[in-house]
Amino acid sequence: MAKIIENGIEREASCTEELYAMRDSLDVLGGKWKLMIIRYLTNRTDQQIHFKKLQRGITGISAKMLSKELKELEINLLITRTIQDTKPITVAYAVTEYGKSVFPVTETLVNWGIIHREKIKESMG
Amino acid sequence: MAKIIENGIEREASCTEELYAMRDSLDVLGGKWKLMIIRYLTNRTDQQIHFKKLQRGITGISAKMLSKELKELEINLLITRTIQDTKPITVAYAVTEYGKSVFPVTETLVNWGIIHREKIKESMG
DNA sequence: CCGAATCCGAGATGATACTG
DNA sequence: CAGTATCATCTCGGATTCGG
Repeated sequence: MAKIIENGIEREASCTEELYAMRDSLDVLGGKWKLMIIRYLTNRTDQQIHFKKLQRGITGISAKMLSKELKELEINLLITRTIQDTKPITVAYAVTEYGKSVFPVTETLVNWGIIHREKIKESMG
Repeated sequence: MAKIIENGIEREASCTEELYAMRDSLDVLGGKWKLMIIRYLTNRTDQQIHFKKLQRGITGISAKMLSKELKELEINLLITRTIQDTKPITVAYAVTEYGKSVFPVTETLVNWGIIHREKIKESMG
């Protein structure tokens, strides 16, 4: 299914390679919050997103977790952090072009969540 | 982007609804192992997959975690667990039709992991 | 041999208060 | 406003043990 390009030649990934690739992804994107944060920012590339706005938009996240997750996303070049010269100082976050490459992942998760809710609903009667 | 069907009418999900849907997905599929297990089983629907085989196939998982994760996946109807009348008794696992609906999620993660590895490699020089 | 149950430390997560 | 500090709690996951 998945393709790997090696020395300019495209070939199919083996099952084991697929699992390693998933492990790589989950190391960077896994956990409770990172994909939510990326999705939130990706849906709002036209706006300035400050720390407080993010925290209000992502239900349930604490300031500590948000701060930690943003730091890790920045290290992995998925988001940018811009300190703005206002009073009081504000900080704006945005997805990078590379961060936008995560969109398909979040999209399949959103779609599956919708399907799953339907399924639960109908099994409830 | 994502669509919701409500009372037979299709409409776009709001950003907030999208995040709720992702939260639903991550509640069921999140964590370090569940998506790996589903991918492994989905790639091998033609075989009997026993507990030990799963544990050997998924690098790094302990028996305890595997047992726990399988139980949760079974509760959510994503996999089946079949006790086989052998000596000694063995247990075979398989994805359900519903479990196969998770395939697009694992596929995007596999693909992103491959992209990410390329990116790391090139940034290393 | 398959898997469950128990114990335990380490790390993840959370609630609240606090600083520049 | 943007985070940090502190303390409490929950979960992860390894080692070991137990039963079928």
